[in-house]
Amino acid sequence: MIERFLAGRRRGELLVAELQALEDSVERVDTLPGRQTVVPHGKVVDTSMLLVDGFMARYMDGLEGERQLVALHVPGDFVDLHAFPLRKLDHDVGTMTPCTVAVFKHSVIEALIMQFPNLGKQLWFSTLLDAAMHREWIFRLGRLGAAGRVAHLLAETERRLRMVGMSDGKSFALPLQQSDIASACGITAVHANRVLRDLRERGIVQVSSGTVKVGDLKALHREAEFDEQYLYPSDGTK
Amino acid sequence: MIERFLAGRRRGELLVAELQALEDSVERVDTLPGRQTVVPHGKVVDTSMLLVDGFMARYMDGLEGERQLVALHVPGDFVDLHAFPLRKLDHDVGTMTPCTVAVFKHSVIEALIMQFPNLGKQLWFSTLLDAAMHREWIFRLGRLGAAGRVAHLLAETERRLRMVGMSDGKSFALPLQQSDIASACGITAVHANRVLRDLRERGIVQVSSGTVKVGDLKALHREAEFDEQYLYPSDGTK
DNA sequence: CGACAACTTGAAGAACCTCAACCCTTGTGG
DNA sequence: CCACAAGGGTTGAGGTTCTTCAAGTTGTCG
Repeated sequence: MIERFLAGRRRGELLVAELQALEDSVERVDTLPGRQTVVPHGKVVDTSMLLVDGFMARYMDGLEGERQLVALHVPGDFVDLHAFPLRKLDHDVGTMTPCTVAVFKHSVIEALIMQFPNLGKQLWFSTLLDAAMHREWIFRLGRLGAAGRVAHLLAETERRLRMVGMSDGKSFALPLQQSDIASACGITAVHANRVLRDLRERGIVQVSSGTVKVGDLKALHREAEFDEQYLYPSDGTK
Repeated sequence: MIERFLAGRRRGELLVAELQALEDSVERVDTLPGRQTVVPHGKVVDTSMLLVDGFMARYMDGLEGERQLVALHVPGDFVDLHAFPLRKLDHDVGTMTPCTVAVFKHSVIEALIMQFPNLGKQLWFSTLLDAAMHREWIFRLGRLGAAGRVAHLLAETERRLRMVGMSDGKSFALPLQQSDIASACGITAVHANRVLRDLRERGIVQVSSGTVKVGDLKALHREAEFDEQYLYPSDGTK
């Protein structure tokens, strides 16, 4: 069940024994309904979740309720691992679709790390990868126009799903509404709609009813100023 | 020299022995000229730097050279600690002013962590705090207008400088040009200028020649939708 | 004093938002 | 099987925010 644990997130090797120990440490497996907040910000938590199936997101709301997504999570991601050292979150975590998650108690993770220092390093890696994605989002929001932002979100998501075998580069499932895409890109839902129409008419991507069909991946990357090396460099870090 | 190490970043206690061990592990102390890139993205590095004095920043450049700051660093910050596990950076690190940095070899950090597991956890904490700031920047760029973004940057910086004794809440040194503020806020330098004038005319903050005079901190926080609890919650995590 | 960089201001246009309508699909109850 | 309600998607018109371009002004350092 956790086979693909960190599949898109590993750096260096994870020993069979370590993976097994992790699997044995699962406190319980939960099924969560879609579209609801699972961990509210500020709440002290003593568990963290590995997303096994479904899509989740992390977000912050402004004073008038305008929502900004700060991360999108795909299967294989640890959703709130940083809550382990920090104990409480500065943002909300919620489901976009019905989800299956493996729950780990922080006390058990602590013991695991003592026993397998390398595993602790892998977990740290995972949070650093999240930080790298955060930086890419900052760049996206700060320097790209609406079309570039949407293209970037799609390109990044395609890349990550490909790492866990959920995209073949031609099409993939993305169960987000246009208003979710807008929330991630810092634009309004109306404008997201216009941008998506534009990308469709230009033959770059076709986004509809939870499915993304990629017409021209190169053009998508160009539109997004997306670097192929980002997240998964082919050399050096192994 | 490293007394204020992690002063604004600590969670839990750092033992005297641990702090001493860290101090003893400094490979060398460098003085860097202002306004230059110190670590270019993609370069494999085997050291990390603790900023002792001066201001540094991390940034990414777009295709046409438009720069987006992704983080601003103040004394006490580890500037590129995440390069320790990742080995190379996805962005550039540079100085805003002449700086003094303490340099640590990754191999030495590795040994340190083995000897003092708690120190490893503290270092992990530090990178998680960076990630929390990244998220705040995402929110800032995604959901605030130009005035709110600038106000947020100033509020956040004031908060962080206060933690290391470099601000009294009334005024503080911020050796940034208007174009730097613009780079951090995803706006043009021209617009940054207009926004600063507006904030000045409304008596909120006065930014000039490297100094920020805070006229009305409450109003600044309101403008920025800034949460006082952010970064340094007063309960729970200690 | 002269040169250069940062800062400042104005005017025109592009990008995005707001508001308001309408369409289309899906599910539900009669 | 149809009627209708509800939510998401789509489109238009007009306004606001921010950018771009261009021209000063100020400040600093040789």
